[in-house]
Amino acid sequence: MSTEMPKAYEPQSVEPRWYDFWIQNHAFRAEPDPSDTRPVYVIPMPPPNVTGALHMGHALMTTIEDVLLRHKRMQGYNTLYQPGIDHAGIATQTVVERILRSEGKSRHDLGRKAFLERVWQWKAQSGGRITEQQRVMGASADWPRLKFTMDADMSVAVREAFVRLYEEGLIYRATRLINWCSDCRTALSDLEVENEEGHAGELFHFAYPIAESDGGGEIVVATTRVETMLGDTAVAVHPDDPRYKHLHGKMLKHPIVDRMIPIITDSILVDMKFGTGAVKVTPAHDFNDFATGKRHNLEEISIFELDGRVNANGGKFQGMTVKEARKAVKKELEALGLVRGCEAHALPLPRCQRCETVVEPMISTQWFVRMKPLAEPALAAVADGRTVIIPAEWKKTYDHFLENIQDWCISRQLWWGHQIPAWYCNDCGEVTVTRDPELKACCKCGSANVRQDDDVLDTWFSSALWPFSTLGWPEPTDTLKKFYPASDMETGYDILFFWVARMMMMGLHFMGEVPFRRVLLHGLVVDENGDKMSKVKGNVIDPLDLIYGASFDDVVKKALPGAPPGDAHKRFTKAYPSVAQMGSGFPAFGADAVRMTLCSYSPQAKRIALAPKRIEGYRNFCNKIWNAVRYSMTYLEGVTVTSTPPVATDLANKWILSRLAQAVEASTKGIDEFRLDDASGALYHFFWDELCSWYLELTKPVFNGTDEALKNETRAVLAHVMEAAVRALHPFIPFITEELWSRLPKAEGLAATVSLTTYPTAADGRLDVAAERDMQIVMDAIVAARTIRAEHEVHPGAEIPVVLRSGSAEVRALLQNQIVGIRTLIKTQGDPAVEPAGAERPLGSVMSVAGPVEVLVGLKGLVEGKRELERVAREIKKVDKDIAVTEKKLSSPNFVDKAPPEVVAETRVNLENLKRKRVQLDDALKLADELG
RNA sequence: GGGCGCGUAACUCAGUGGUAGAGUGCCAUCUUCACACGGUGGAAGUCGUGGGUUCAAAUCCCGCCGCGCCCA
Repeated sequence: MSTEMPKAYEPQSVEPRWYDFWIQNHAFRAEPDPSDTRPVYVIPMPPPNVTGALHMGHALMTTIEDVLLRHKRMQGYNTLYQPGIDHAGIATQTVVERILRSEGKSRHDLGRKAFLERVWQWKAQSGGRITEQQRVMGASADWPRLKFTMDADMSVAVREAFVRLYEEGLIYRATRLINWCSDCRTALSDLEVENEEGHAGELFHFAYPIAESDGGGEIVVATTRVETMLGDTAVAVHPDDPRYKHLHGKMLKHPIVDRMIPIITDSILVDMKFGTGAVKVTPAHDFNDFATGKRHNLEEISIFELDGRVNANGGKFQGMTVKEARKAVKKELEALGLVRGCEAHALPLPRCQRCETVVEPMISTQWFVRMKPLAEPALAAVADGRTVIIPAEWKKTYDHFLENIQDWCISRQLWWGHQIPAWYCNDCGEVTVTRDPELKACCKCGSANVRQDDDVLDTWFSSALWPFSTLGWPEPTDTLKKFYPASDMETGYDILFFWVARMMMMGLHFMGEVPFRRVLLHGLVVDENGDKMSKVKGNVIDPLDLIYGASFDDVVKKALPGAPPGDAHKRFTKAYPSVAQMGSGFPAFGADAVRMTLCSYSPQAKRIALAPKRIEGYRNFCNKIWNAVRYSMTYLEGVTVTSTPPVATDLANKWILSRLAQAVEASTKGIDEFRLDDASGALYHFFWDELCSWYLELTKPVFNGTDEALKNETRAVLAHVMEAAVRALHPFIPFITEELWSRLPKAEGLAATVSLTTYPTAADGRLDVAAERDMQIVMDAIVAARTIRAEHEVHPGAEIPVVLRSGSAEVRALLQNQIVGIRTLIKTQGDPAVEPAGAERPLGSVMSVAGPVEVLVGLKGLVEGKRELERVAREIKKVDKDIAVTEKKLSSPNFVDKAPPEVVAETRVNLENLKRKRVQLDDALKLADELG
């Protein structure tokens, strides 16, 4: 490895080098050996979809989880980051079917067996590429443990879970109204249906003729779905509605199909104020109507085929799509003279989460999981704190979901997935549910003439078992014993129901213990305007483009495929106003910069509005670290570093060690509390604003000076602090820190990689309150002098005469002691004189007040007095305002009597300081006058 | 209809009772021997709005306006 460090940090020449190094050093390996006594820390990775490519959501998840893992690993935990891939039933089947279609074939042409072979073949070629991309992000997963939810051992777990739940009566088969996607041709669970709010529909009014035998006449109903009237089996009115009291129990003649239907009264279904107050009831195609039908023993007449077209029950409308049927039925009613009006009406439209097809409620025989008995323990586990949800506000949502949970429809009419382990006997009709992947004989009559249920299980069924199926369950393996339950489950809040709640239920049921101690939920990555990233909006950013760099031409080509480049550009810059300042493309920011950026957002924000400009800021931070080490290295030749901080006598050295202690404590606290923004922010601030801006600047006069003892002490402290800071940053930015750590001097006998060394603690620094206070005085004095320089536009190279005054002998001693640093950082003409307060001020200087120090800067001849008068006047205005506010507060008896004494005392001290400053500012005003 | 949340500097966001913070952007200035992916300094906010509680409210409570999400 070259020891030369380029002037600017180049992530592309550093990052690719380290991943293999970590793998070679087995840095990410979890140890299942029972004799290993280390505490355990486990995060099961939410398995990405096998069809997917890395998007910002994955980048966020991978980053957060990896920071948590690396931190705990460095703290000495036996860590397991369990990686995986999800088989994504519908999505994957759709992808492969699309390929077949391009070959002019359908899955039915191939048959089930050949089709599944084809899916596996596709998976081997192009599935799961995302794990490679997660490595680019730095994910420290134990890759040899990678699980795919369709792996053979996962199937064993799925069958075991299914059979047990069936035997316990928690899985059953029933004919129910379910959500049907006619495009995917499968049943869906409630969660897979997304309601489009406020869809512009219409409320259509038409009349049902009353049977002649019941007196004739008509009753007008209002509906948003006219076509379903073909399946109507009643009309309902509210029992208390005076308009319809005389019609209770009367029969209606269905105007299109040959059927008599009753008028029923139902106070649950009917809202008197809505529409006409009379509601058509279609039990086979509406959930509310279905329930009504059950209450009144109504016939359920299904009018649709599984492909969404009208069936034979629809008479002459048979074969029409929903849309066609709606039009035709309206026309027919028109012809019959039964139309009674139509008004615009916004309604929610249920759509398939996958393909956005409008979902149709259909009567169908499916497998269900009885959820209530499973939900109760899951509720209790969070209620009593066995599992903690962070941020805590999600607990309510979790509770609400589980308290109102419906049975879970788990069968899917797909080929790709875990086939339901239920067999039907063709001879006696018995259902056999078995762990045996190949049932030989019916459990009742022994016939070999059996066939397996065609359907597969909801993908989320296998995902629900993830925290233990990946560890060997149902076998009681060492791995399972060691790594269950997991420590943290970290994922997006959008799958709290889909996944987290179901894992809680299954984990408690099968393992008798919660699947994880904490649930950490992060927000959704959205564009700068807060809009969800989508191909339709053209605002998708590929994390790899941020890492490797990409021209905007290429970026927008991906964001809005197939669109004219101009349009795509326009949309993209609208979504990300900050890219207007970024030239012609993203530079290679590197994975570290992307990670650090993602960590800088508060996890409790529901939306993480990604601003590319912000990534640039963290790329710059990486460059800053790089150069800070580059600078330090020139002074660190031959320095011996030990695990304990060196003894420091010099103020700056004591100060930086104290700041280090605080920074690493803040970092650890932030990570532990899932506040990575606080943690990363504390280190960012420490490294840039304290270590670089002050400490490194203060080392310059030392290293250029002649005090060898001080040089040695400073070298030792610099080496120590740099090394510790790099370690502290490693979980956030693993690549650059590994590179720099490999170059820095460090203690003997450490692991080869920083990822296996210890995370710094407060003991790596040394808390020193006095040093912090003293340093603050020095820094304030320096800033005051610099402000004067800058305000008067004194050339940065010019040396100016400065006098420092203080009424405190202690402060004077401090200033005298730090005079070299002060001289260098202010750039004074010789050493500033340190004098007691009250002496006569030299003619032609200006004064600034910095706490206990008066800073006098000789500017005669360099500036105009007018300018200084303005500056001082501004300060006076500010101080006067503060004094007024403070005095008013203190003059209020309410405040003095009722506020806590320490607050009152503090306010009094504050006022005294302000008044003293005011007097000094008057002096400053006089001095400014002398400048002429 | 029910629930959750948001509205703080030009932008993106922190900040749960004691006279407002960060990053980016902006202004001025400087290529000073780690870094112009930089240094130094500066300007910038009636904390959506109207009430209430409190000695004290961005912060707690209520109403209103605007926005988002989830559930039905």
